[in-house]
Amino acid sequence: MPVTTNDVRPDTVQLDDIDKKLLRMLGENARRTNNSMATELGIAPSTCLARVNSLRESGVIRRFTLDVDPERIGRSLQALIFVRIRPGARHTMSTFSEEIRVQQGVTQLFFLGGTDDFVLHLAVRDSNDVRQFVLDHLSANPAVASTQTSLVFDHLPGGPWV
Amino acid sequence: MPVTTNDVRPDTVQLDDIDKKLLRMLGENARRTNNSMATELGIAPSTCLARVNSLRESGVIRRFTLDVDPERIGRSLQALIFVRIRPGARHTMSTFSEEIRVQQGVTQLFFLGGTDDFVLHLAVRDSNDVRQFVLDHLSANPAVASTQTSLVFDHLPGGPWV
DNA sequence: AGTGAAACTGTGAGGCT
DNA sequence: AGCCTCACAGTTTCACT
Repeated sequence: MPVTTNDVRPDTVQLDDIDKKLLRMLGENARRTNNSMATELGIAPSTCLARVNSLRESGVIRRFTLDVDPERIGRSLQALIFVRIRPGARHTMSTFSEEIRVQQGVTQLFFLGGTDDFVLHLAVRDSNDVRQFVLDHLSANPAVASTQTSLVFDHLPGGPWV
Repeated sequence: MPVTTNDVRPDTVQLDDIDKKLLRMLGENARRTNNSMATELGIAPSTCLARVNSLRESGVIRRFTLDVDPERIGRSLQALIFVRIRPGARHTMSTFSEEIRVQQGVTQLFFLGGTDDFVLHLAVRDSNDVRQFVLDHLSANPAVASTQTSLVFDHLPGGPWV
């Protein structure tokens, strides 16, 4: 009898209670010192360090990054832009989206199933910037069938991952 | 003649070239050492530290946080859920959304202008979890007029902020 | 605002249980 | 897997410019 594929994906990491607490602590403050976390968890600093390194190496932690307030840097306007690609141009999507992704003001990109092909989260100065962005990077591209822009009044992070 | 409101919002911080480079460096790796950044920028470590502290105090940097790979912790399925609130229940939106925001699997929440009132980004294990989430937290709530779920095939970060 | 020096704190490797 | 020790690296304060 052949070995069957397991229920759990092979690259899924099992997290114990300590791992989860570490992820929560570092999610709140990625610069928390190893010592303070070890103390709070009641484990040795070296153990704590090994845990964090292991979370990095296993790819659970992709990177340590920043949460920047767009308003404070003059990007007071956020928008979600829903984009449909022409059916005949689907094969260009990954090239196209990569160009879009790195444009000034693009904070994230979702590839979607359903009627829209992707959603773009934009943080810019004002509505002129949105218009300009759509004109320059979307409408101008023959692969784009249509776009629909919704203003974002507020953008909040979710709860902890674990 | 009365002083008129300035073009630039009062809480907007002007960033010089050093600040922008720091934001880019820390965005890539929020744990970069102060020393290495100072060296790369050609400034003294103490100066560098003062800059980063000032970016924190001014609110440009909200927090140092983590980029967690949802797949590695068994959340292989992502979805965007578009929610409409009944016109008569708009006043309950902020209470309601705060309850939603902290639920397991909710990674972010957008408040929207236009036909949909908000969008929820969910990272869960499978489609059952999505169905359960919608049932438990959305459909069950009388304030919700309708929901529409789109699967997310891929989710990519944008380019640097500055 | 930026600097240099010095005191302090935290990190991470090695060997051990 | 977890823990202890310790040399080293990094941080942070402060007086000065």
